[in-house]
Amino acid sequence: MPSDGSTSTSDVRSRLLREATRLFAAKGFEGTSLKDISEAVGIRKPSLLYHFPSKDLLRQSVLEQMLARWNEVLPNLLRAATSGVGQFDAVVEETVGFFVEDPDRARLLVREALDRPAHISRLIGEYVRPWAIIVCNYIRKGQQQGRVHADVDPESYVAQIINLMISSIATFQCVGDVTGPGLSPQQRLSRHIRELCRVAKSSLFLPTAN
Amino acid sequence: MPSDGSTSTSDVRSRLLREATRLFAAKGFEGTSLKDISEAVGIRKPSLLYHFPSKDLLRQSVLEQMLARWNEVLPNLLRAATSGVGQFDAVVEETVGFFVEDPDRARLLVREALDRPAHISRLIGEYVRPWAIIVCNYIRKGQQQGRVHADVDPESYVAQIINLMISSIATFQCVGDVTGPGLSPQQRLSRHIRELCRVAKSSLFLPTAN
DNA sequence: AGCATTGCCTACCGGTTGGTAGACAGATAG
DNA sequence: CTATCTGTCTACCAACCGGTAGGCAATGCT
Repeated sequence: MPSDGSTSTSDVRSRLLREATRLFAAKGFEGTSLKDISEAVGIRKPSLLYHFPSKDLLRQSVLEQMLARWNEVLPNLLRAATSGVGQFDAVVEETVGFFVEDPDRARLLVREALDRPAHISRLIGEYVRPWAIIVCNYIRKGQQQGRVHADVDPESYVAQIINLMISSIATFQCVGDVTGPGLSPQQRLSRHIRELCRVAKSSLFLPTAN
Repeated sequence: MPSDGSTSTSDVRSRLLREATRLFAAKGFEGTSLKDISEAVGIRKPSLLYHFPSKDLLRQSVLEQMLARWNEVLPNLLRAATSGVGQFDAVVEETVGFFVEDPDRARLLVREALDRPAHISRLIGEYVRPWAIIVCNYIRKGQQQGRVHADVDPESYVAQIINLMISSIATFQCVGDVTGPGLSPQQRLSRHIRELCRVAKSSLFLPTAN
């Protein structure tokens, strides 16, 4: 242990989680070896297995860490959703912000949805159902009040928009190329997000309420 | 070789491609072994390597086969896009149909976008740029004619919609669970697609032109 | 001081991976 | 009939995988 005190037990653990997140997101669970992760942190493989007794427990920990963070921001999202008219933008923007803040979260979720769809179904029931129900109710109320298009299918709409928010961030680095080069990545991302929010909003509200 | 003539060289090759497509889509490239694929076809691993000299060549062949099929239907899509007003629905529906017809196509593309973003960028430039440019021009013309919302960012819009069409089919089996159970998978898929098309259309056109 | 715990290490394990070598059966051509 | 080619097989390889055993230095508690 160096005398500068720069390393502690929990530090190594959190660095392992961070590198595992990064590598699982970039190369996938099967495409990442414990050697890759441990070497990215600067320790040997058995030391990693001291902190996380199996590769699968490491995967679970990576997901749990991300979902714990989601649970931290969820109250803000739900508050935004119920704080009155015109706050729909805030919900979408804050939700997108959660994934823009760390796109690996989006990549991890998309990979998990492909690799273990049953697991993601369970997580959706646990973590996004509350979000979805509130937004659905908001939409139905809006339909009654004539602010929201009558032909919106609330459940499907919510599923589409969540899917769009996550996957467009997950694959942003390449879908940005659809219409050719030009612009800095930052500019493209900002336009991308603005259009995402516009699509979400404009496909929901009637222009008169906009 | 059995005397019933049920197997020929090209038959084995195409069955290998089919099983490889299915397994790569379901478990990913790294998560699928040559043993898995060869056994799914009923031959041994070295026989697979006789047809496809390396695992990576097999991956390339799988992608090429899918993109060749895309190139077959692309002319229809482009024709629909340019055949006049009101045909926007047809473009979206036919493009979605390409992925609904075989959802493994969508899963393969999403996986490739995550695993090898640079490769997908290149493919986008080659295979979807023509599609995107035509749709962008259609949008800009619509904006000049006042049929399309003025604040649509055509490039970003197209990127979002393509992304939505592909990823919502790729992960349909779990995003369908966003709002809870009920309905048969078939019914859910049909509602899902209808809402997808509605979002695409309603976020683009002004209601007066709808 | 004595002793247990923590956290890392080297060395090793059985199993699996992508890939090769080479034999062999059946069809085909001269 | 002989020679070649095609497509499959068994047997094998080195490399790597996730995981274990056990040693060892530092820390901390009594």
